[in-house]
Amino acid sequence: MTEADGETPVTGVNGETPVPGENGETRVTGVNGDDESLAEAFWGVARRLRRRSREALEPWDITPSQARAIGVLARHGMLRLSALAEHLRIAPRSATEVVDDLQARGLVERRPDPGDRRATLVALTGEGGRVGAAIRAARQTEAERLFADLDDADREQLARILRTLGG
Amino acid sequence: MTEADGETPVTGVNGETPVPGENGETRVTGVNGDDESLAEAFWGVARRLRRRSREALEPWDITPSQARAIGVLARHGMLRLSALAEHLRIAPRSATEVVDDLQARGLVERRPDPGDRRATLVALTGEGGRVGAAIRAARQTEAERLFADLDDADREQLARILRTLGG
DNA sequence: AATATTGCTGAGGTTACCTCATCATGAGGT
DNA sequence: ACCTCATGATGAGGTAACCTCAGCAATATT
Repeated sequence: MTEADGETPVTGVNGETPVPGENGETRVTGVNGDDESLAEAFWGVARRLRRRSREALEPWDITPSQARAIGVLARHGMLRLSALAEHLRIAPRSATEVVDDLQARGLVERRPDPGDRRATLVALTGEGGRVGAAIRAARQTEAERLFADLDDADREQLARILRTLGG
Repeated sequence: MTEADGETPVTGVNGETPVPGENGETRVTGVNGDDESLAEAFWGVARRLRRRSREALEPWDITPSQARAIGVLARHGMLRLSALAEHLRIAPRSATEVVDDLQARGLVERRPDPGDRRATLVALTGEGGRVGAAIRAARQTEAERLFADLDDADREQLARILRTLGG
């Protein structure tokens, strides 16, 4: 609702364009008549998915990176800060910040690692666990709502293909 | 090379986790044994694709958003700044910045709109056109290299499915 | 022990966005 | 002609989510 997110209105003046030639590839024609490569079609879907996901998070006032951290903690349980950083594929210093925020919201807590007093373990609080579960459910619903346009066979196909690509 | 980007090394200590239950959905098991939803598998591929794309841009020292702007200008030709912003789905003020950078690199030029003296038209320079074409080709190659793991039938399937989802 | 390494965090920087205020221009009304 | 309002770009200043580098404490190595 707070978004300006139309269907590419194209208010602009169009001129000639010497669009460079390319090699043969799988192409697909989008809504606006623009030609798209497979990669571009992929990004189009990614964008929709991201928007849905962001919307799903809104009620909890949680940012995407916070949600990712909660997700990792939900899947793996108590983790060292550095291990959390690895899972999130960010620098340890950045994980510190994410954890700071979540801690301020009471969703995680820091506790000393009994085996190494340099290290800090990060764990979901009860509240954090509940919020995590709720977020996961909401997000799932949103994503499912998008993938629901597909019949079972296509979902199967897509899953298989993505698995191949995600290797 | 300058990257720490392994395969999720999982150095951390794992504890118990009361992973919350969920509803049935299409699942796919990833490399690390973690369960992934369709959406998560999708993001995994997206991440790979993004990385490839970034690597493809490196030789030109062009950021992704600059590359996107060049792409739009290559497809549509001379555009008003505000129209460019719409295509990029960013605020007009932000488009000003992208154009500033590209202009500083000599890849685009600003010129007055003959029909409205408030407006500024943005156009690729000769150099900008050449760089745009080169980038497009390189990026395509990279993307193709990823999608090349698929046979023709799967590419066809994927294209069709993405088109469905991209609405 | 002395030295090197590891784990976290303070300080400060970057990128790619954003909003709000301002200024010139354009469009419509009287 | 003049006044008012809308619009296009931009200056100023802000934010989120990253980063690196330096420093401190604790552990590991020699």
